Amino acid sequence: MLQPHTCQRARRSRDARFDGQFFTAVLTTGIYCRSICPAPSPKEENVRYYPSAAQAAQAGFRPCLRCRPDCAPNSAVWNGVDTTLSRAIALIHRGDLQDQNLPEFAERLGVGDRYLRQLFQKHLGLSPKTYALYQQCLFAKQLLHQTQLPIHQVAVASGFNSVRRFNDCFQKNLKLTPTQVRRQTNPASETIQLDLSYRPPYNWDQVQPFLAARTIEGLDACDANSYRRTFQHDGVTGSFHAIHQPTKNRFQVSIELDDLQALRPTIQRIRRLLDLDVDSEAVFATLRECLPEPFPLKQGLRIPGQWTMFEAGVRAVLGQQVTVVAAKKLVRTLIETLGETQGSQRFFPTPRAVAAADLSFLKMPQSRKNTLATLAHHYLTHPEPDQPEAWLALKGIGPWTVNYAKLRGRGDPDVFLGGDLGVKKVVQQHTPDLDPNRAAPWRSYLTMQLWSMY
DNA sequence: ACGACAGACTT
DNA sequence: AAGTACATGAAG
Repeated sequence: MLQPHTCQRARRSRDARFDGQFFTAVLTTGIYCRSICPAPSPKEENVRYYPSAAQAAQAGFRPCLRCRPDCAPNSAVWNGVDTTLSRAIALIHRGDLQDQNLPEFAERLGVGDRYLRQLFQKHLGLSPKTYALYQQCLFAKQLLHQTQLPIHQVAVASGFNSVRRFNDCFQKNLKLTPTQVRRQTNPASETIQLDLSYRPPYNWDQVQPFLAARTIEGLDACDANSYRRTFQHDGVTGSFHAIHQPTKNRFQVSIELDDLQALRPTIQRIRRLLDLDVDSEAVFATLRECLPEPFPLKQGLRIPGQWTMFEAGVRAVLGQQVTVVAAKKLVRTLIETLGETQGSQRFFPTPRAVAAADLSFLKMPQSRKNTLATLAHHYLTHPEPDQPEAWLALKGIGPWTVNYAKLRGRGDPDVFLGGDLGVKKVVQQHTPDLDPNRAAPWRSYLTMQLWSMY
């Protein structure tokens, strides 16, 4: 946690660089704000500082309606914190603690439930469950603001099983009832519309061509200022369309989904696919140390992702030893042959479909077809198939494939693809004595910087 | 490792 | 007058 006098100066100057790093609670109003809040700064003796919005809420304050501290980017606080804790937080943001109890949840992280509790208490000052509920309320608040969904549906989509509990919890966390938060000004529409904001800068000019070069007709599409794609995963089918609004530092996203319960994890995946949660400025500063001045570092670089780990793995295998264009052709054939179709929409094939298929239609070496089949089979037989480290045991899958999948499928921030041909060439040409370890824990962004020069 | 208790959850 | 939507107390 920052020192109080640092917080004081940061909030007086409304310095955007501190946004999200701490929250200012005002005793006289019972409201907590971001450091950038446009409201007149309160007297120092009336404020308390908290490292996270959740803690300010827990102490009885409600989020400010002007600066919306509940919307501040949520990644800054946990940088450098223990990996178990950050993994737990990421899972909670995905909504995994909603339908699992704590012991089960802790087991997935490989620790006991008591220890997990202790970790949360020490770093966040709240229990995992309390934290999860707070996140559910924030999510509900966004839905109330930006959609027309009736309260009951909002409750379900936010992971509550009874409206009674929802109302109660919402009131406790935000000091307002759901209807008080609802704005009546929204136009009615069948699709869910949400704004997903990010911490600037966001280099759309890097992300856009990267995505556009890999689009498959029917599955996804990318134009000058938007990206759309279909998805099918965990029995949920849907699609989204994200329009970039650079002046507002956000994407306007419309989502179609056949099961509202999946809304939270879906949004989480969209955020990851567009890499909305990283603190680009912090990354840039670290990379600058590793690649000093004459090197043309780009601001706001992101890691464009894929929908699932399976898709990332499949694309990595199909991309072995071939160009982006050739890989795209293979992916297209795979989708056209094995993917489900709904009207003009196409879906990425499931592990089951790939495992069951005769892959002779793919124009690539037999050994690679076998690898693809093995990967799909791994998905059908293994309880936690999304752990790419375990893929190394599969024939034909080496470090490059695993790292590529980690980078694009999981959005892992610290993967250096040193073995990649493109990366190698750029390093050789521009910065032969590069030490990638100096870019930790942002080596994935180093990889993207190098790729963007290729 | 374990019991007590708070609070999460349902009706 | 009946029905819908939301909020909330009580109890286990």
